Amino acid sequence: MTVTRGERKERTRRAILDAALTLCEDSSLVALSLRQVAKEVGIVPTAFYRHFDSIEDLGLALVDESFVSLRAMLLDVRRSDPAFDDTIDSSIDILVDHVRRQHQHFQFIVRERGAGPVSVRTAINREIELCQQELATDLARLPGTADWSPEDLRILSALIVTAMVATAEAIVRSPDSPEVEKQIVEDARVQLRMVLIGALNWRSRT
Amino acid sequence: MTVTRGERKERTRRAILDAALTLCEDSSLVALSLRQVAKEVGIVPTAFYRHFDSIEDLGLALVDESFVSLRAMLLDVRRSDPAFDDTIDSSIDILVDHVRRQHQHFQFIVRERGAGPVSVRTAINREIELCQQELATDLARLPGTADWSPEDLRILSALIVTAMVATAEAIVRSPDSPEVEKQIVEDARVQLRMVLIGALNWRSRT
DNA sequence: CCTAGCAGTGGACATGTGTGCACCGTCACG
DNA sequence: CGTGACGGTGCACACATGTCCACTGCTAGG
Repeated sequence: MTVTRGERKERTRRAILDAALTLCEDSSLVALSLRQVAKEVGIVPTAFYRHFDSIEDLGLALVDESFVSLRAMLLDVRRSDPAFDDTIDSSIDILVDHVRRQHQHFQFIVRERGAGPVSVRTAINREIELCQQELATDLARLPGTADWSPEDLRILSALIVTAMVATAEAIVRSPDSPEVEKQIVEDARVQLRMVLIGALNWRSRT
Repeated sequence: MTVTRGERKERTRRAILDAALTLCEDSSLVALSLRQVAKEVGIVPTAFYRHFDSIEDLGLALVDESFVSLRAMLLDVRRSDPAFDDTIDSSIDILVDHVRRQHQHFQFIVRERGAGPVSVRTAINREIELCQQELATDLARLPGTADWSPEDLRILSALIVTAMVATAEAIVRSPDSPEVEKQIVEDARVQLRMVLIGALNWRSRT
C-alpha cells in the first residue's frame, strides 16, 4: 500500500496530459483523437472518460495548468523589481528561461490560441487579457507614469504583452540553437527599450 | 460553348478554395477532411485530386492567394505616403478595411500560422518576414532614420509588423460590432504613435 | 467528324474514430 | 471482513476518412 488509490488516478491523469502535450507538438488539439492519446498513454480508449469528458475538456485543463506556471513566472518577474534599466534585461531573461523549461506548455498555448476549440481559445485569450491588466497596474507604480490615463496604461501594456508573446512564439518556433535564440532575445531587449523610450516621452509631447 | 473547358475547371477550383476557407472559419486545416470539402463543393471526393494533391497542397494555394491580396494592400499603404502624422492613421485605416474585406483570408493566415501543416506554417512565416524586410527599407527612407543601423531598422519593423498582426488578429477574433472595432483601431493608432515616438528618440539617447 | 484527354462519377476497401455496454479486480471504508 | 465504488478492460457498433479503380460523357484539336 505504498501508493494510494487517488495517487494512481492522478498519475494516469498526468500521463494523459503529458501525452496530449507531446502529441500536440506537431499538430493541434482539434486534430487530436481520443484514441491517439489513449494509445500513447497505454490505456484503452474508454478509460479516457474516467478523467476527462472530451478532448476539449482536456484542453481546458492544459490551459489552466499552463497559466498556473506562467503566473508563477510573472511573480518572479515582479520580484526582480525596481532598478530601472536592468529590469528589462532580467525580465526577458526570466521569460526566456521559462519558455525553454515549459516548452510544451508555451507551444500548446501559442498554437491553440488561434486554432483550437472555441472554449479553449476564449479561455486562453481571457487569461492573456488578465496578464495585460496586471501589467497595467504594475506600470502605474513605475516612476514617470503618474499623469497617465488608465486608457493609455492599458494600451501600453497591451503592446508590451503582444511583443512578449511574439518573442515567446519566435523562441518556440525556432530550432533551439543557442545563437538563434540569443538573437531573438537581443531583438526583444531592443524592442522593449524602444517601447519604453516612447512611453517616457509620451505625455510630454502630446 | 459560352464557357471554355479551362474556365469550368478554374470555377470548381475556386469553389474548392472558397469551401476550404469557409470550413476553416471555425476549425483548422489540420482538422479539415478532403471529404468535407468535397461535400461542401458538391463534387465526389476523388474529384478533389484533379485540382490538388492533398489538403496541405490546398493550404499552400490559400497562402499564396492570401498574400497576393495582402501585398496589393501594402502597395496602397505605400502610395499614401509621406505626410508624416497622417500616415499612421491612413495606414491603419487601409489595413482595417482590408481585414474586413478579406476576412476569411486573414482568419486563415492567423490560424494556420501557429497550427496548420508544417509547410503551410513555414510558408506563412516566410511571407511575413518578407513584409518586415520591405517595411524596413521603407522606414529607411523616412526622415530621421538616416543614422540608424540596419539591425535597428530590422528590429523596429519587426515590432511594427508584430503590432499590426496582433491588431488584425483582434479584429478577426472580435464580433464585428462597429464600436468594438473602433476601439481596436484606436488602440492600434496609439500603439503605433508610442512606437514611433520611441523610434524618434532612439539614437539620440543611446 | 472523331478521337484522345480530362473533369467528374460511383463503388469499394482498409483503417480510424467516438461512444455504449457488460465486465473485472482491487483498494478503501463502514 | 465484507462490500461497494471505481479505474481499467474488451467488444461492439455506426460512422468518417483517404485512396484505388473502372467508368462516363463532353469538348477541344487534328
